[in-house]
Amino acid sequence: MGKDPNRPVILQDIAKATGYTINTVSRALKDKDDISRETCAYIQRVAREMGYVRNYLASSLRSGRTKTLAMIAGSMMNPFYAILMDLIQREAVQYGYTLFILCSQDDPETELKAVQMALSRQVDGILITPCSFESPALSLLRESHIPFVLLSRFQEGSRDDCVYCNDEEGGYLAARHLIETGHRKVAMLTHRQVVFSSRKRFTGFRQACLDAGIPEEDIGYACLQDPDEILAQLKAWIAAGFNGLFSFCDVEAWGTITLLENNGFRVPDDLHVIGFDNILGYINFTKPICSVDCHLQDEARIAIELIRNRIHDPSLPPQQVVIPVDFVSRCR
Amino acid sequence: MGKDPNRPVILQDIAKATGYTINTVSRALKDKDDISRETCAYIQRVAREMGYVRNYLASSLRSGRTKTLAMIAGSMMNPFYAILMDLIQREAVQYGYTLFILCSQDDPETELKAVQMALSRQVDGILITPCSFESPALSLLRESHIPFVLLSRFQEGSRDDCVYCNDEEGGYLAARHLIETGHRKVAMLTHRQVVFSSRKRFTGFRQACLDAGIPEEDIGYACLQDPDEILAQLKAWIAAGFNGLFSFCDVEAWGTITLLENNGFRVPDDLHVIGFDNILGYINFTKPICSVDCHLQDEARIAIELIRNRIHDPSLPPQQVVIPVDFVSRCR
DNA sequence: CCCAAAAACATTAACGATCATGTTAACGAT
DNA sequence: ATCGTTAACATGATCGTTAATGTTTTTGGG
Repeated sequence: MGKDPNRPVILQDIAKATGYTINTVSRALKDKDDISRETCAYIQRVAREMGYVRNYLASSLRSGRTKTLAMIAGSMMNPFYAILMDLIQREAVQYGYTLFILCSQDDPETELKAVQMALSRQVDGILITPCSFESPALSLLRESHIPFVLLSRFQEGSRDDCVYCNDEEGGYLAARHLIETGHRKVAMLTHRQVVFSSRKRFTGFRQACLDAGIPEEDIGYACLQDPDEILAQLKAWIAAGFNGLFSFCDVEAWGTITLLENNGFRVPDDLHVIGFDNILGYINFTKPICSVDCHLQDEARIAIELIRNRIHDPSLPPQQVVIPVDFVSRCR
Repeated sequence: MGKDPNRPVILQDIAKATGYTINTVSRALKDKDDISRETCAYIQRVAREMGYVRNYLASSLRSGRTKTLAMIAGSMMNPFYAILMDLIQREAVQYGYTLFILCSQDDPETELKAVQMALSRQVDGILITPCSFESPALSLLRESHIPFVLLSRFQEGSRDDCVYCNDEEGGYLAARHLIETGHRKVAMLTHRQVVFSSRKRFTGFRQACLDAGIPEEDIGYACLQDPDEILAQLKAWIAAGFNGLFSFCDVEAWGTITLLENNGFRVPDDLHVIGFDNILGYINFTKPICSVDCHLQDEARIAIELIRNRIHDPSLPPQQVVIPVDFVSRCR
C-alpha cells in the first residue's frame, strides 16, 4: 500500500519532512534571499540526507530555461571535432550546462533532424558547425530565434554569432614557414571544399608565397578526395620539384603522410607536409608535424561565452570573434 | 497586446486552429488508435503547417520517459571513446534517443558529478565507462535504480549489465600473430592499469606464448605512464633482443611508435608494435598497424540494445555480453 | 427496435517544479 | 499608538503535455 520505495525524492517529501511548504523548500535549495539562514541550512541538510536530486524537467518547464546546450557537428570520428567537443563540454559544465551531442554525418537532412531534435529538447542554445551555408538546418535555426553560435565557420556578410580562427593569417604563416625552411615550390592540398576556411587559408598561403617572390607556377593548389587522385597529384608535384605541402588540416596531413609513406615516399625528405589546427597540442599519439595553432581551447571558451551572452541578451548585435593563430614548428 | 510572435507553437494553438481539444491533438500527433484516420491526418497536417515541435520537457514530465541517454566517458580526446560515442549516438538516434555527453576526465569526483547530472536530467539510461570499480559514481548508479550499461568494462562477479570484448582472446591472437611473424621475444606494454582489460589481455598474451613454447623470461610485461620510463623500458627490451611489442591499445601503440621513431629506433624493424581496438577500421589518418578488432560498432549496437531491454524490463537478469574479437594484420 | 459494444472525442487531473502574489509578525520611526 | 517597512514564509496559478476516465454517437446483433 506504501509508495514506490525507489521513487526519487521530490520537493514535496522534503516539505513534509521539514514542515515547510514546497515553495520554501524550492527557494531554500536555490539559496534565494528571503529565507532565513538557519531554515535554509536546515532544509539543505535534510535534502542532502534524503538524497534529493532536482528534477530538471519540471524545473525547466516552469522556468523556461533548461541549462542545456546542443552541439551539432559532422562526426566525432574526426579528432578535430572530438577535441573541440571535449573542450566545449568542459567549458559548458563550468556554467552548469549539460551538453546534448548530435552528429550530422555531414548530411544536410540528418543535420536538419538534429536541429529539430535540439529544438524539441528546448535547449537554451546550439553550437553548430553546419555542413554548408545553404543548409536547411541553418535556415530553421535562424527562424527559430533560439541562440546559436557557428563554430569554425564564417560566412562573409552574415549576421550570425560565430567564432573562427584567422584562416588567412594561418595560411600565410604556413607558407612562410615552408619558405623559411628552404622550400621554393609549394602547394596546398584540401580534401573537401570547406566553405571559406579552405579558400581563406589558400589566399593567405598564396600571398606569403608572392611576398617571398615565388612565381605563380610554383604555387600549387588542389582540392581532391579520392586517394588515387590525391596520390597522382602528389606524384606530379614531387616530379615537378615541389617539396613543401600545406594540408588543410592536421588530420588530412597525417592521411597524406601515411599515403606517401605507404607508396615509398619519405616525409619530410621527399615532401615536407605541414598541417593546421595543431591537434598535437591536445593528443600525442601521432607523428609530430608542424602546424598552425588555432587555439581550440580559446575557441571553446569563447563559443560558450558567446552563447551565454546571447542567451542573456537576445538583442545583442552579432558577435563575430576571430581567433589569432600562430605557427608551431616541429621540424627536426 | 498580442502574444509573443516568436513563441513556439503549442498543442493549444493547434487545438484552437483545428477545433479539437488539446488531448485529441496530442493523441493524433502520436498516431494513437482512437482518432479517426481523417482527423488524425488533418491535425498532423495543420501541426506541420504551423511548425509545431513537441516540447519534450512537458512530454517527459508527464509521461515519465525522456527518451534521453547519457554517455559518461573519460575524455573525447581519446579516439577510442570518441569513435564509440559517435557509433552510440548513431545507434541511439535510430530509436529516438538523444544523447547527453559527460566527460569525467578520469577523475572520480567529476565522474560522480556527471552521474548526478545525468540523474538530474531524468535520463532513461546511462552508458558509462567508469574510472574504476570502486568509483563512487558506480555506487550511486547502483542505488539509483536507473538503467545503466558498462561499456568496455567488466568486473568478475558483478551483476551489472555490460558489454565488453573478449580481451583474453584478443591478447592470445596478438601474441600468436607476433609469434607467427617470427618474433620469439615479446612483451606487452600498458600505460594505465585499466582494471581487468589489461590483465585479461596479458593473460591471453602469455598463454599464447607458453603454448608456442616461449619461455617465461622471453615474455615481457610493463605498466608505465611516464614517457621517460617507457622509453627506458623499451630500450631495455630491445637491448635484450625483444622484437615484438603488444600495446594495450592502438592509441598507446601509436604513442609508442612515435616515441621510438623520435628516438632513432625503427618500427617495425627494431620493434614490431601491434595494438588493440582496430581504430583504423574507423579512421584512416595514422600509420597502419596490426591490431585486434574488437568490433566497436557491435559494441555500440549491443550497448543500446541492452539499455533498451533494461528500460523496457527492469527485472531482467543481468545482461553481460562478450564480443568476439579477431586479428587484423597490416604487416607489409 | 433495443441494448451492448465500439468508435471518436472531451474532461479532468496530474507530472514536479517555479513565479507572482498573499499573508503574518516583528520592528523601528514618528 | 499608528503606520510603513521588511523578513520569512504560504498560497495559488502555471509551464505544456499525457494518463485516466467520461461522454457522446454510431454500429451491429438478435
